[in-house]
Amino acid sequence: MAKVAGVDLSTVSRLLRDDRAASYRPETRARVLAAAEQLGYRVNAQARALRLGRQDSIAILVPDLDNFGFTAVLRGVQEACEEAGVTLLISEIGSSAPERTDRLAALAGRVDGVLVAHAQDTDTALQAWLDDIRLPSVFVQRSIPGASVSVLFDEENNAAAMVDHLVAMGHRDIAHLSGDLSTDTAKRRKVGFDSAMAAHGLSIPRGRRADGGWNIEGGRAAAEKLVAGRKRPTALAVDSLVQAIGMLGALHAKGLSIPDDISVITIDEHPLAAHTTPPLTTVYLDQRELGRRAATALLDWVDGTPAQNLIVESPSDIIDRGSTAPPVAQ
Amino acid sequence: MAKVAGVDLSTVSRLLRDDRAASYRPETRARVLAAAEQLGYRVNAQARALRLGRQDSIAILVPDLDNFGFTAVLRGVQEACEEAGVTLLISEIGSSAPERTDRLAALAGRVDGVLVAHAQDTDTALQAWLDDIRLPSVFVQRSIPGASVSVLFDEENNAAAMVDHLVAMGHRDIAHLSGDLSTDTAKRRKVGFDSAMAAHGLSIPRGRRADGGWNIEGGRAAAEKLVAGRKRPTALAVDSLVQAIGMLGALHAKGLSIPDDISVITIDEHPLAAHTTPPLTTVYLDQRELGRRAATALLDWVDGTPAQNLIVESPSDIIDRGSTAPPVAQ
DNA sequence: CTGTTAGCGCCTTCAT
DNA sequence: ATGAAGGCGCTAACAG
Repeated sequence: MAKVAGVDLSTVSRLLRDDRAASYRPETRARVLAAAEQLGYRVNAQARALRLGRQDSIAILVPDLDNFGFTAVLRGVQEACEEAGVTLLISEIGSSAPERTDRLAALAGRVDGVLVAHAQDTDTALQAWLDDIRLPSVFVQRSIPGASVSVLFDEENNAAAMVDHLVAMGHRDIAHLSGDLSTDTAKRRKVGFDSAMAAHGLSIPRGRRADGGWNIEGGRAAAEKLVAGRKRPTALAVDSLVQAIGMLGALHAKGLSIPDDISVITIDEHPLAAHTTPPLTTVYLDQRELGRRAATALLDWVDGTPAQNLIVESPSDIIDRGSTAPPVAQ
Repeated sequence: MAKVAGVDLSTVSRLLRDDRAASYRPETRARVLAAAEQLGYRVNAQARALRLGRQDSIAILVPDLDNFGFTAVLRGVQEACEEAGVTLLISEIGSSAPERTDRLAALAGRVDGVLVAHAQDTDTALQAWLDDIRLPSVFVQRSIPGASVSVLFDEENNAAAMVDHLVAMGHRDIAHLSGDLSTDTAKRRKVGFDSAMAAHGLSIPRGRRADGGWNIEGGRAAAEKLVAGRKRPTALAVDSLVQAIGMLGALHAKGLSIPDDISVITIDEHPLAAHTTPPLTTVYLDQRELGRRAATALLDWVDGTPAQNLIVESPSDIIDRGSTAPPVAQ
């Protein structure tokens, strides 16, 4: 490359990087540019990273790609990275421990920091690994004990918004189909649900809560449990859209019509919510903004500014698509 | 590291890489291992890549992460990479041209090859870029003119399977809700649909096909169009699950009941198909295997064996979940 | 069995 | 305005 242009390689390096402190003879510039064009030259990212000690890239660990509850966060992260000129690598976190460790190790050398979008409290291996690599890491919409930094929603608020909406419609017997209670997100929503119920003077009898594990099948099984008794709740608050899909399957299979027989509300995580049968009334969540903020926090950290824990304000507005209605006597 | 262990760095390198051709004094091995443990040492992937001229990593370009029609392929790719000890980087391909070019350029330096899981025929920029970087690239379940290598299903077969099933049930007036007809996948399915209809002696009157663009909204709009006329088709064959979601929304909004008023069948792309209302009868697709094969082909190519175009056999079995029934007179 | 050496491609002083 | 030289961390000959 340098040879073709007939200049020193350091000149090429400076020129191509558009080094502001330097200036060049028009002829030199032209020669270098022409040579680069002709050779289809592009800098070697590895060599650059080695020299600079910086990758200009971050990774985000996601639970599994089947799970579409997370895509809006990814969009926000992607945008923030784009704007910062940083490459985003998305990686499934993997379920088995050894598989996970290997994958993480391979990733660690390729990025300047990592966003974690999934973790159970019990996931000590992940925590250990993060401690070990000493790479900046930020947890997104989920956290674990001892987590470095996390960027979260006010999940208590979000759960409370479901309760408030249902109570305003006249419901008093409300069941909670929660997310995986070994995750802090679900725990915080549980607290929010309970407090909101209490604030309305309502109790939560036994059998009115089931853990739906953040996935379709879990949502289905939990819903079946919740409506199995003689006296059904008049409404269901579901922690995530993915689980709500399973819930819908269960209710339809049981011949229940929504919202006539039972009202349902969930948290908004995907455009899909507008296209289920029936479309779902949801609590709006600005996941995209959450993703942006988390990515920005991580990127700042990489640049030297330590990140802070952050709660992203989200309006908790209700998007009413008609899956809730006042209760009818059974 | 080498200093702490009191040995030469080349010894460390060999030993840690578990070089089979070499053997070591027990004491040396112990010292190196201890030092590595103590220091939390891990090899610098960049330096390694620079030295070896190999990244041990490939990328897959996906359309957008909202789209869950593709996750099973990813799973297969991920598995194959895992087995080969290669890191998989997933990246959204990006919609705007400049954004896309930048992202691709950044990616190019970090991988040994790239899998492409989305492309429209009109996407000449992508093609140009692929030609430009001279990196092994394999198209997955989709191809474009001039594509290097592609790993595909027999899509004509898949579309024909939908027709055959519907005709076997007694349908003769079948509409085709196709995928984005600027993609070769949709084109091939269209051919398969038409041939199968012809083979059954059936024609496809005007108004019995609509392009649903591979997304929910497109599926919805296309379905509305297809059932708008005075005389509805008795069955709908839908090219993808994502579109089928939109289709369900449209049919329900129109008050049509499935399969009583109209039968629907689609191609199986996600566990979601079992949980829609009603659950969808589908043509089984082994996307996971497709992903494995594509990844394997790419990895072989990276290792020097040029890849070949490949059609992955898929049984085209029908998974009957009850969304089709014999037609009733309107 | 282990040390020495060269060089992967790049960026950054330091000269000129 | 541009060239010269060192070194980022690693691996692969080649010595010994």
